[in-house]
Amino acid sequence: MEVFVVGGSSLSHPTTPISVHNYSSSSTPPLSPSLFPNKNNNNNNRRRRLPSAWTKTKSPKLASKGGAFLSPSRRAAIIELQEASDLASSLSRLEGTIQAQGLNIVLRHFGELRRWKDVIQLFDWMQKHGKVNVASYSSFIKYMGKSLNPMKALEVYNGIQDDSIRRNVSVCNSILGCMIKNGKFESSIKLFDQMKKDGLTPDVVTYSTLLSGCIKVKDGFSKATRLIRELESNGLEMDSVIYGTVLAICASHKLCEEAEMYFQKMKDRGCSPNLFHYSSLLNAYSVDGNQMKADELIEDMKSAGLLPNKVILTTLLKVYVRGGLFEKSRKLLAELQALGHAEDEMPYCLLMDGLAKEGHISEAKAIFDEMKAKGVKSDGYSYSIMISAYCRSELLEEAKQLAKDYEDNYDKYDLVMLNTLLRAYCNTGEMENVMEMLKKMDKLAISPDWNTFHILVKYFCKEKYYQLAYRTVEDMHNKGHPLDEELCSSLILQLAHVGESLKAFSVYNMLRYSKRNLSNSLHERMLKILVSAKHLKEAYVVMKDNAELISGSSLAKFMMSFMKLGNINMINDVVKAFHSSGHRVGAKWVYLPRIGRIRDDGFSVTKQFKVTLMDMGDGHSEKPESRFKPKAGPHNSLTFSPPLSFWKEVFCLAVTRYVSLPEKKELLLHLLQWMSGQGYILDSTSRNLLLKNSRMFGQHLIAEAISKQFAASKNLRIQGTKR
DNA sequence: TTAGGGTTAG
Repeated sequence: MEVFVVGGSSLSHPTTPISVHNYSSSSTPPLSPSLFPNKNNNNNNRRRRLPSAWTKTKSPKLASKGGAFLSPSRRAAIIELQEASDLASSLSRLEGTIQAQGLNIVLRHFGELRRWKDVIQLFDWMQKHGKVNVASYSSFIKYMGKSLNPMKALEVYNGIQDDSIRRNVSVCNSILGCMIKNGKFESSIKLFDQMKKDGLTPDVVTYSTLLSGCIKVKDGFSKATRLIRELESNGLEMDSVIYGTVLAICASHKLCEEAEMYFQKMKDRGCSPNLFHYSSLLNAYSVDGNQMKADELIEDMKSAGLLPNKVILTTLLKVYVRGGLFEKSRKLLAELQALGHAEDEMPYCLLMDGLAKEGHISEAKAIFDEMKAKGVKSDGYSYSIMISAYCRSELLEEAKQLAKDYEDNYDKYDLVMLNTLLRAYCNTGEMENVMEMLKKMDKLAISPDWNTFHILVKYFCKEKYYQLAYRTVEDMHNKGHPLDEELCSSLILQLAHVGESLKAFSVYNMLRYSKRNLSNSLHERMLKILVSAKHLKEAYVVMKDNAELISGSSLAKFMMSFMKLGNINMINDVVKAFHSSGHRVGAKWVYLPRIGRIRDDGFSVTKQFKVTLMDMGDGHSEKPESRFKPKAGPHNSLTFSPPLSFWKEVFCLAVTRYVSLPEKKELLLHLLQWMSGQGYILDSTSRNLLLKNSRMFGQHLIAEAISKQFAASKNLRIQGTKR
């Protein structure tokens, strides 16, 4: 199919190297510059006491700053390097003039200007010429973290030979921060443990760095608690920065009470909260839309002399929206507009999303239109919210129209936007547009994520492109995304329905691999599919691993089919596996026995009584199936093995197969021997069949095997009656 | 003399 080529190539786009790109690709569009430009107004204990000249200018021309302590020739060298059009030749010309200290100034200059190539080139040169010190390492590693190049940072860190540099606290903090910025929290914790073993003495900055990684990780709060405990046991104290981070951790993990607790603790310790601390706590209140507490907090903030700024008011809007207070929200939005704080789409997005999620979709659209009419520029968020809202409400045409509108007017795509558009086009069955989105993803080197795959598989299933759906699931699995059970179960059924049972089995296996707790019924469904498609070898695998989760009747059908049609070389294995699975679990073989009927059985039944030999005597009046009963519930404790008549039939079929293939004599004798060992004996029909054909197998051997069976059964019977 | 932070949207 034509489609396949495009979709296939798109999705099998080579994965980008570990971690580095994966994080960058999921990043949101660039945000507006800091809303708190005058950071130094925070009266909290700033770590660095920089000369006032350093803090005033944020000019990249650092030569003027560090240059105060440098000789004129070195100052000139720094300026020349900063402005060099050919860095390499300037470096070789100035080699004798400039040392590590001056070069570090140039390195930081390039770093602040995000001239990553120059940073790397300069640092390489510095290393080659032995002009590096601790400061060079920590700055360089920091910038590699900022440029999303943690691999380079690690390469340099691992290459440090001098132990005193390797365990220098700045260098360590730098590499830990670099890894955390790039989403490698777990690895950074491991590295931190190793560093401590190697002699690092962590300081407040180390803990603050590690704590910042807890904001976005699962279970971040308990990880943070551990770090704080360690910090305190090392005699260190939490500072304003650390409180800010911890409050953000509480908010991102929806832990409102914990946030309040830390906020109070901070005040009690004489540390006055700044706007960041207030906004984190406010954000925690937005979790359950606690408007009362939010309003109180704003008052508290005002009386502490802090004016609510744009972010605080926007966060307050979030509290109102989450609390379902839409009228109050509208008023606050008007206030934001009046203050000039509604020039980007964020407050509109908050309100729209809240309205849409409460089902007020046309009111959400009205906000969207108002925003557009006001000429507020969009980074795609508002479109994404509206398109998703339409999709959720099954207003598919509207979703598609808005998607097209976005595409016609914007040329900005990230993964979320692409997924949103993809979903809109998939829902309306716009194949051309779907393919267009996939091409775009390819072109922009944006790797598909779980959502992308999920949208596509669902779409392909709906359109009955089962092969494509299958290939996409395979791709998804190979890229390490967990599979969705519901979607895969339906694909399994559909594949089976179009005669692709082996592909269905493959999906089943991928699903089993990626998901621990599958619903019990899936195994049975898979077994049924494979049995009816006569893929008995595969069915055997399903049976062997999941016998306890499959109903007796399905197992029985499988066994009968295998005995009749399965690979003759595997018959004994299947019988044994079935026997031992009954032994092992038997949980689904619920049988309400009439004890008088059953004498000995070979399986453990309950703790109260145990029977040891089954009587294969003829004359069972019940049909095999009638004695398989579904599990009645946890209190119906008589879990049981298959009834005797079932085994009778199994052995009869097995013997019939062997009789038809005398060259499998060894296997037949092996089965008979095994049966004796387990206390199973043949019924009269099978016995007669065997005796009739015993010539082919060697009369002597058959007679011997049958008499052994009798002997075994007698012994066991005697034991049974003694008990 | 180099290392840390926290607030709002899909």
